[in-house]
Amino acid sequence: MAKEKEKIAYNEIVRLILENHYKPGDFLLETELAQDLNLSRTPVRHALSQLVAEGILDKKKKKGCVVPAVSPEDARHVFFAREHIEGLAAASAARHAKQEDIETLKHLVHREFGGEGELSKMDYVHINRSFHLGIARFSGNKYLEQYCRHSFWRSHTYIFFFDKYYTDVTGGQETGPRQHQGIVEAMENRNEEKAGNLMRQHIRTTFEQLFVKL
Amino acid sequence: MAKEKEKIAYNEIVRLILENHYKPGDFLLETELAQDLNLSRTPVRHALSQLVAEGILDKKKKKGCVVPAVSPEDARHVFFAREHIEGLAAASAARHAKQEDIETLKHLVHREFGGEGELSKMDYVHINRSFHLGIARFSGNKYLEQYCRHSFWRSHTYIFFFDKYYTDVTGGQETGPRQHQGIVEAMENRNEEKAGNLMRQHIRTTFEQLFVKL
DNA sequence: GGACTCATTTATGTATACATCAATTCTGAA
DNA sequence: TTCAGAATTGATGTATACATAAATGAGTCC
Repeated sequence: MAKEKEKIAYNEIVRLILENHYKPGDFLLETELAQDLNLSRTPVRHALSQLVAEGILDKKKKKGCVVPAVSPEDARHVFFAREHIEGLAAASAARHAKQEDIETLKHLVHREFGGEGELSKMDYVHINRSFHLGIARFSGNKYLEQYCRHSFWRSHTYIFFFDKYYTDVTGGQETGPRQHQGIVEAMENRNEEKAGNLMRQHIRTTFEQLFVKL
Repeated sequence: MAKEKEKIAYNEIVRLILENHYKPGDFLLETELAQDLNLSRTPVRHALSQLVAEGILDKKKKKGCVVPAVSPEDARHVFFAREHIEGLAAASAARHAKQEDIETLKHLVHREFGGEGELSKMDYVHINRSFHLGIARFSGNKYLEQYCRHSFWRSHTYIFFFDKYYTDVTGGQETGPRQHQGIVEAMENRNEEKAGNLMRQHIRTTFEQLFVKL
C-alpha cells in the first residue's frame, strides 16, 4: 500500500497526535516511535523533523519533539491568524473557484446537514476538514493554501483538546453547516467581499463557542 | 561557533541559494552538497528535508530537491499573500510592540537612510530583512510571524532573481526607506489601521517595481 | 532503422553502529 | 546531613554501509 516508510511514519505520527495518544506537553521519542511503528529510527526521525519544520511540533535541543503546550493566548493567536488568512482564501476562492469546485463544496454542506444519513462525530470532523481545506485549495494560491492548512491543523489541536465542541448540542452542529452554506452561496454569487466576511465571522464563531469557558 | 552540523548545513544551503549558486530548476544533490560542505549525507539530507517541509524547496521522488521554478503567476501569489499577512502583522505590531521594539525599527530606518555611512547592496538587503522580520516578530503572534517569514523568504527569491531591484536607482533605494519610516511612525502613534495599510501599500510598491518588466 | 529489453548508473531511502551531550543519580568527604 | 563532582543514563546527532528505485544507454532482435 503505502510505499515510503517516511510517509508511513509521518502519517502514523499525525494520526497518533490527532487521536490524542499524545497530549500537549508530551515528548515524542524517536526510539519509542520506531519500536511502536516497527520502523528504524531514520524514517521516524525524518518525519518528526518535518513536523517540526511545519510548526506542528516543537523541539527542545537534545530533549526531543514535544506537542506544543496549549494556552488561551496561543489559541487566540491561532484563531486570529486563521480567521484572517482563511477569510482571504475564501475571498480569493470566490473569484477563482470553478463551478465544479463549488459543486463539491455544496455537496459537502448537503452531507453536513444530514442529507445522506446520520453523521458520527468523526464524519462531521472529516467533512468540516474537507470543506475548509477545499476552500483553501480553491483559492488557487498555494501560499494561502499552505498557511490555511497549517493554521487549520493547529486550531484543530484546540478543537480536540476541548472536544466538547463536537459534543455540545448548542454548538457547531447547528450553526456550523448554516454558516458553511452562506459562504458557499456567496462564492457562487462571486461575491468576494461577502465570502471573506462570512468566513471570518464563521471562524470567530467557532472560536467563541470553543472558548466560552475560558 | 555553530554547534550542530544540521544547522550548519541548513544555513550553508540557504546561503548558496540566496547567493544564486543554484538557480530555479537546479537540483540540489545530497552527495554533492555533502562533499562541498565537508559533511556526511545525514545532516545535509536533514537540512534539505527541512527546507522542503518549509516550502522553500520542492522534491521529486527519487530525483532530489529542486529550487522551485519562478513564474509571474507564482510571484503574484507570493506577493499577494505576503501583502495581506504582513499588513496584518504590522497592524498587530502597532498594538503590541514595546517602545523598545519601535526604537529598534527606527534605528534600522536611520541606517537605511545612510545615517551611519554608505550602504552596500548587501547592507541594504540585510537591513530590509531585519525590518520586515522585526515587525513580524513584534506582532507578538508566532503564527503570523511564521507565515511572514516564509512569504518574505519566498518573495526574496524573486528579488534576487530580478536583482535589478537593488541596482535600479529609480527603485527601492528611494521609496523603500521612506515607506518604512511611515510604517514606523504609524506604529509609534499606535495607529493600527494606518500601519497595516502602509505596509500593504509598501509591499505592493515593491512588487510593482520588481515586475514592471513582465 | 527503430524499438524493446536489460544491465548500468546514480540518485534517494533505510538500517544500524557509534558519538555526543544534558540531565540525573549516586557516591564520598566535609 | 549536605554538597560537590564524577559516573550513568537516555536521548538526540552523525557517519556509513547497504537497499532500492528510476533514468540512461547499449545491444540485439525484428
